[in-house]
Amino acid sequence: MEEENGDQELLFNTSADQSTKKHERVIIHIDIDCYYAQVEMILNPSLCGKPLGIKQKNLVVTCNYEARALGVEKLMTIKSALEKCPSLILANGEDLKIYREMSEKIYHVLQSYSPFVEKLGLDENFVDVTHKIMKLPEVQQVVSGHTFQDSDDICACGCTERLAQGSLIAQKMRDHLRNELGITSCAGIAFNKLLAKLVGTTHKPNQQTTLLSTSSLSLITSLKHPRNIPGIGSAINRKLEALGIDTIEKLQSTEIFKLTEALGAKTANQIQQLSFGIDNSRVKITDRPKSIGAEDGFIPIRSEVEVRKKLMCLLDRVLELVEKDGRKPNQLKLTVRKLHPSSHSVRESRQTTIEYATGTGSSANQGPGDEKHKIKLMTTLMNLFEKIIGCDVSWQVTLLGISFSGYPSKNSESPAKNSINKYFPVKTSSSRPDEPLPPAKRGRFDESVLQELPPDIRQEVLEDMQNQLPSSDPQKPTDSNCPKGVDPLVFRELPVEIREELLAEERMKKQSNIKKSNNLLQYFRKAS
DNA sequence: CTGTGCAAG
DNA sequence: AATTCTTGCACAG
Repeated sequence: MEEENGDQELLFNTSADQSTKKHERVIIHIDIDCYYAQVEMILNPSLCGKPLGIKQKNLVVTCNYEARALGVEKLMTIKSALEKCPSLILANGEDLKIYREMSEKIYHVLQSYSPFVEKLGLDENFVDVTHKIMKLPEVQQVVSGHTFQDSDDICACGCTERLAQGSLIAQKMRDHLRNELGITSCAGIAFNKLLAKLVGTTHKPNQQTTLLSTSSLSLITSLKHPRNIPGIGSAINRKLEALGIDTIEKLQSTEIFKLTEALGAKTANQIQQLSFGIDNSRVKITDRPKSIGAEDGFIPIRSEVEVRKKLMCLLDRVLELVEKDGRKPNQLKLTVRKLHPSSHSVRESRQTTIEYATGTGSSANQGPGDEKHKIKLMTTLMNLFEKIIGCDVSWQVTLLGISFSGYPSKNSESPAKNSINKYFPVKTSSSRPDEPLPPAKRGRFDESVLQELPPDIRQEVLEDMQNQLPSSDPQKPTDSNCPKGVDPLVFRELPVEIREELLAEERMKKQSNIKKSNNLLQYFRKAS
């Protein structure tokens, strides 16, 4: 990395590169190939090699690669999918059970490589493997799989070697998933979550790609449109379009106050950071679900008897999930989608506190059908329904959803104060404090895994799990990196995203005077 | 704490 | 853009 164009090199260092901070982490993003279709094919191998679509209602929500080759696309209607591909085989994917089960197995495998695993949907996981990286003495740094836009540059911070090692770990993970579960997947390896996810999609299916830090801006701008950045959805995109922002470069160079005006400070700063490939968010260990629910959409219904029938059916499905989970929720929420007289629909929900009485409640009864309990819940649900419908006499409902939440939080009272059990929600079975009943499926977390960790990492995991609520900034800037000319006391009080923006600006100022100094820093300057 | 909106797959 | 069936988080009242 010598010669030509030092200026450009410096420019690159200003943004995603974070030259001062370095790229200390190694993040792997694992994405299972055409997930629902793969699960169906594993469970029914006779489907292999044939075009397969997974349907929900009148949509093909996903399909295997054979079907894609014949023109089938995600979220196509059944009708047009069959027109395109008359030989398409369809499997009903409205019940997510089998997909959930495989997802848990995948999580379990990944967890054996690192405690820092974060689920994103049923088929994606982020794994932080920074702590597994060894200081190998001058060993050759061979990247397993693809490297995004091969370049010979080697970053001075040492991330090239670390990422190469990360790619070896990713390869092992994918081999493991393939051998144990028959699952093929893609992996992206990079120094933050955003880039890991993005780079993994550059070679599909069943391949992996590593991003070296020198190529991060190139990767992000290759997306072309801001909507393709994870974190920018339809709503934000609409507002960006209203500002005439329709490329990554425009998003990068838009004055921050314009974004703030349209989106609020937090979102504005975050998405501008993302547009440079900057993402300091941590891999957040996936805890047990905070809510468990089910919903069903249908052609408009108009009578309470029909609503009651639908809700009964939904309730049975949800209770099965809740009981498998083992915890007792104390909140129940009903969601209704109403068809408005203008032909577009609106969702509304009502929530209430409940007494959840079934489950492990000591009676030998146990079946997923405690009738009295269910009737009580049904009554509650119909009351919530009435609240939503109100006095509207000509309502039409096209969706009903039930969701249970309000599970005991982590720091609630716990029996063993010195045990790691402390960190796992304990079933508050008031009748029997301790009992070898169903040993209660622990978080997702094997204690055994935890105990095999080196002490410092174990400590980190425990802290990480406690940090969940008290928003501990991922990389809280300290007074020591307070920008020049800014009162450290003021700086310390600023919201994290403002601080980060200030720091980003400072980096820019330091290393480039091509772009005129941004506006934010000067507002926090001490009068001089 | 409740309800809505936005994001993700 | 929203369609499916979820889940989690941020925000306002």
